[in-house]
This record gives sequence, C-alpha cells and structure tokens, in this order.
Amino acid sequence: MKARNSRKLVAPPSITDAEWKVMIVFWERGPSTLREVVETLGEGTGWKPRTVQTLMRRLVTKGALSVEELGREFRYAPVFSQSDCQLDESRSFLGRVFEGRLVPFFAGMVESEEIPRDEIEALRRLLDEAEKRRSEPK
Amino acid sequence: MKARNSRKLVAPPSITDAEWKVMIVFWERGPSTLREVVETLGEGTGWKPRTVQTLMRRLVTKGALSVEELGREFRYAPVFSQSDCQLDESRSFLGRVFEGRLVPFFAGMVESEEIPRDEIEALRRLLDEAEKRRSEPK
DNA sequence: TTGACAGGATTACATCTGTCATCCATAGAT
DNA sequence: ATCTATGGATGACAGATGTAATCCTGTCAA
Repeated sequence: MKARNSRKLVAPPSITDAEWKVMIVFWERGPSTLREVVETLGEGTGWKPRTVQTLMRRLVTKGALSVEELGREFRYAPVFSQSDCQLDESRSFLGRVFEGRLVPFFAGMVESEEIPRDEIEALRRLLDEAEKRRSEPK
Repeated sequence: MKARNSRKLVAPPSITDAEWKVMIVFWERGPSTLREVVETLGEGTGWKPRTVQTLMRRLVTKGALSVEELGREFRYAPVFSQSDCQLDESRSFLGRVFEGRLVPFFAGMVESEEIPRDEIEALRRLLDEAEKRRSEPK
C-alpha cells in the first residue's frame, strides 16, 4: 500500500498567536490569496497587508500553509485541519500547565466558571460517547 | 472594610514556559532561595545557576515572585497560587484556540484520547457538582 | 589571611514574535 | 507608452524568551 492515509505522518508546526488568526481565515475560507486574507482580516486586526504577508510567509516556511501559483498571484492553502492544530495545542497546553492531566484542568474550569446548563449536558453526552467507545473498542 | 479579601485584586502576570518550570518548584516547596531552586530543578532541566537566577529575577520583576532578605541571601516566594495561574492560562488558551468555548475543546480531547474509565467517572462527578452548585446558587 | 565559591547585579546574545517598510516587476488604467 | 497599485522578496526593528557569562563582594574553609 502506498499513497497512504496521510493522517499523522507529520505533526502540525507550532503556530503563534498572530499566525493563528491568519490560519483561522484559511480554515473558514479554504485556499485564498493574500488579498483575500487581508480583506477578511480587515477591521478585526487592523493589520497592514505587509504584516499579513509576513505572517503567511512564515506559515509557509514552517509548513502550515502550502502555495500554488495562480497567475501573477499565489494561492495559499492550509496544510493541517483546524482540529488537528487545536488538538496539538491542547496537548501542549495540558502538558505545560497541568502535567498533561485533563481532570485537574477540567476541575478548575467547572469550579471557577458558571457553566450553562446546556453545556453541562453536552459535556455529559461526550462522556457517554467516550465510554461507549471504550466498551466496543473497534 | 479594609485589608480585604485580596482574591482577584490583581491578575497573575503571564508566565513563559521556562518560568513556569521555576514556579512549579515554588508551588511545591514554598518560599525558597536560589540555591534551593537550582538544586530542585537540577537534573530535570540542566539549567545553570545563572539561568535560574535570570528567570527568578524576571519573575520578581513581573510580580510573580516576592523577595525577602534572609541574611546574605534572598528568599523568594510565589505571589499567586498555582491554581490561580492555571486558571489564567486555561482561559487564555481557550480564548486563543477555541474562541473561549470549553465544549469543543473537550470534544476534541475525549474523541482523540483514550480516556481511562476512572477519569471519565471523575469528570462526571465534576459535572454533577457543577450542576448542583447551579441549583442552590448561594 | 587568603583563596575558592556562591549570590546578586549587570551584560550578552541568538531566536522568535509582532509589525511594518522598501524595492522590484508587472497587470491594468489612462 | 506611461503611470499606478499590488504582490512577492527582502530587510528592519523593538520587545520577549531561552540560556547563559562577567563582575563584585562577602562567607567559610584551610
């Protein structure tokens, strides 16, 4: 078997705060040009086009965006899905701040925040599913 | 009323990765001298004493550690509790990566990781408590 | 008394990050 | 044919971060 699954062959690179805002645009819009990204970010950030270009260039360098020539412009596309990147960030955050342990993190959150009832329900359902998956492993 | 509660008067400063490792020592040991911290970190990090000193100095500057003279040395102490700092980090992490929403974060975690059954139980109990607190507010 | 060692103060220095500006070439507008 | 605006390439620059080294000075051992 060749040309395999591709899942998890490479881990997403680490993405900084500013870069993350740029990635969000790609995850929402899919492949885009510099101009489109600048327009989309627009008011939100107040960044100049050169700033956005720099961030995109760095993202290309670190392998988070791919480039394809499109006439005189380039079209950039995200290499990793948002959820892959989120998962990566989640793991490194938990590792850094909570020694990788989910329960203490969660305890802190539910104790300090007022969690709306519907979210509590959603969380419960997630736990149910997780448990079900454990029973019927495959 | 004066000399009040002190809870939340000041938010913990942002603490970098390297600094976080130093803070952990203080949270475990309580007030300590440079030497003690260096020894405790010891093998874990391989940091030279001057490195640790720099990190501690920066932590003092940003208000995360306090200093008290103790003979010829100083004794440093953590100003914020670990849980306060963790909560702060948790909020900024959720804000940055998940638009502040807990449920999607949690969904990603339970779907991607194999959560041990006892943790699932612990999480469920946390939800129960959270819900109870909502009912009898005060 | 003298010399080694450790702590505090100061300085260093390469990277990484956030934000742009300048330069060059070309697609359009006139 | 020329002028203008924009994208890519490159350079810039200050502040944050990781990781120390140097310098000065006082303590403790010999």
